[in-house]
Amino acid sequence: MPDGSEVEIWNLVFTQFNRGGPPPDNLSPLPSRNIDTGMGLERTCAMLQGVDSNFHIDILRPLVEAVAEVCGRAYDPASDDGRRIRRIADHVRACTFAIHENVLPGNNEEKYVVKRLLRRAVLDGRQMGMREPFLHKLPPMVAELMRRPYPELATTTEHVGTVIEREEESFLATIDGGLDRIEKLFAAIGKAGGSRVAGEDAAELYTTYGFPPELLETIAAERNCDFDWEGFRAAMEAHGQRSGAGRSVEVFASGPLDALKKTLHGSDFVGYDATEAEGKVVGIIAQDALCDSLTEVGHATPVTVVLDETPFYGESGGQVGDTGVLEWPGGRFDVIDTQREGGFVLHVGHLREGTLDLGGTVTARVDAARRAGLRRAHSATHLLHAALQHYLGSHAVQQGSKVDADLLRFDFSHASSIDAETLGQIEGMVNERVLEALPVAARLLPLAEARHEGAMMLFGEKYPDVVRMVTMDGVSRELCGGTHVASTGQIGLVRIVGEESVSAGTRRITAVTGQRALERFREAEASLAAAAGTLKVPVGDVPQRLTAVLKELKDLKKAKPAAAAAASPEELLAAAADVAGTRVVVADIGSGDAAAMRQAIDLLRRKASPIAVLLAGAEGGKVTLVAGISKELEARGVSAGSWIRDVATVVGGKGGGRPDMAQAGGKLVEKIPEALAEARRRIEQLLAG
RNA sequence: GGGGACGUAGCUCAAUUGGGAGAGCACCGCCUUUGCAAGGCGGGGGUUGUGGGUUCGAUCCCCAUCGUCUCCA
Repeated sequence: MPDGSEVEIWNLVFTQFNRGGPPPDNLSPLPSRNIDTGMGLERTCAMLQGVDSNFHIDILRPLVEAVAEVCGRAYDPASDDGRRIRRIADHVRACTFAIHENVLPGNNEEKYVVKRLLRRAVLDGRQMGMREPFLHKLPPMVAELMRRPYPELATTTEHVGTVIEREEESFLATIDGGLDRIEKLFAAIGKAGGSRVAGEDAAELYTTYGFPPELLETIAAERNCDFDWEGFRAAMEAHGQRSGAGRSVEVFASGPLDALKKTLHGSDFVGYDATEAEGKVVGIIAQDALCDSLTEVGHATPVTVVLDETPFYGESGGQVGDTGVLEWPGGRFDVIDTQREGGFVLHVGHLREGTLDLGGTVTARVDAARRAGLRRAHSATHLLHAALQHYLGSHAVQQGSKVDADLLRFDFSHASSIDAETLGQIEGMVNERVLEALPVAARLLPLAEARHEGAMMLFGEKYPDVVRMVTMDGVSRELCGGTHVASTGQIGLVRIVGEESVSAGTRRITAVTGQRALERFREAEASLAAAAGTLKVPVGDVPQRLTAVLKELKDLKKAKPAAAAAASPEELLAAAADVAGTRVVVADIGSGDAAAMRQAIDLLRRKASPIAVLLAGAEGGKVTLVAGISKELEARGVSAGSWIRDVATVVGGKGGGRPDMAQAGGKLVEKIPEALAEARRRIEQLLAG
């Protein structure tokens, strides 16, 4: 380097051993040895350009300077801020590329990496005093610097900026929410007379609320508190173990399939045009092991059958697997699900009759009605995809989908919710294409050719050299292995039934097609007709009538307590006994409305004092008791709670509450008079004591 | 894929051990007042996400489900 220090720019790795098990005898020679070579492009540039850091080469230094400017700092390479600025530059560059390729910040896998990078950068900015989103201003600079090798970056900087800004806002909100909790934390620390933030508390704040520990440390320092990094790391380790512990178990252990792979290349799928075909049984997997035959009818755990040729579609590309039956003379196997793994189609299900033998020939019959629904839904997603691109823009690309029988879920990138009008237009366009009855064709062609013809491809998908392209005349071209209708007209009706957010920047549309769309309309009409019938009005008048009825109900409810309380407080008061200067009201008011009883007691307490009231009532075979006493009695140590507990025992119940107001219930309605007598006796004792 | 937290009025959030659903802001009305977060009085607004369970009684406890946030792989 210019300053005389050394830096590695290129290394060679000589691979020759396989490492397995504990040392010392854990190295075994590889079948073929090789040399892996790697040279750091940016490091080399740094050498050639005579600068002291990757960050100072011609395609990065301007970005670093831009970050410094946005943050209102002068770039000093040696300072803490210099480090932060470099980190922000690096992260924003990485995220600009990732988001350009439609990897949006999210909660799992690569999406989570993007989210973490963004949050780290925002945190660095915050520690330099940035309180507002700023990262989102930088993607245009990245695009400019990368203009020559990646001109396409410039086409999405606006979208990328929006996504980044949204994530920034979300993280700033997370921090603000955490600040409230931190106040409570420091209050507790202060109260305990401590001066140290416990690692466990910090870890909880981080794992549950996303509040970064670095920031907590900074705040702690401002208040002369230590930060327990060691405890924090220990707590995080424990969290990592808990999270990693429940690792998912592969449904199909690799063992049996690997054995099959050695002798066979895979299953042939023949179901694009047919739903029935003959196939030879080449594998039976039960309890994670290959078997020669299957004889036990009525087994609980599903068994997997592999055929050399099958019309069953294994779940992939969002389309769920087929169901149906395998039949042979004297036997039947119900297929409840079909999966695909390692080139094999796995028929999962239960043997219902006879014996299934390896090598035998079976007739595989797909549930054709269900398959037809799957075709309709799948073709509908392609039309929907095209319509979304048309109305929302080219960024609205597929992020995932689930295609079920006449039911589809389609996830795509889009920053905000879609208003009802646009959604209606999208639905309208899809249905127009259906009415046009466009021919749907699928053909195999080389990947390069498909790309040249402008087929829609999804990022992150690995495509083989020869791909299947599904074309709907003039509307849609997508690479897709799924099953489709022959003409869009067969889809029937497409009805969008939901639009929601799945994660930041990704929206989900749910829709129904064909039969299910029809059923949905029928059900909706039936419910409406039933409602109209009950209300005894024409269908069109249901909304007004319903609001009127609800209002009436509400008014009635409001009026009711007053009416119930009209169990005349004057009468109750007149019938009150006098126990050592205290008025005692014990009465059965007939109804079991606890709220009304409370109201009556409040009224009595306002009218006379000192006073003790216990009201009883029954409704629906249940007894309700409410007792209340005035403040003076409470001060003397009399408790409504203990009073009512003894009384409740008589009616076979329990109760309790606050000293001045208590509630209880029971089931022995016929014992109310007895309970009231008990109530009088007890209050006399309590007042005397 | 797994762990954790949260769902209460339009919004931000309270509610002690399971015992009467509240505050601030916003909204409406009246009064006061020429302004900058106006003030005073009054009012409307709730199936405590949804469905079960335990209990005399559930915002609170248990189970399921949906949704939001978050960390880890």
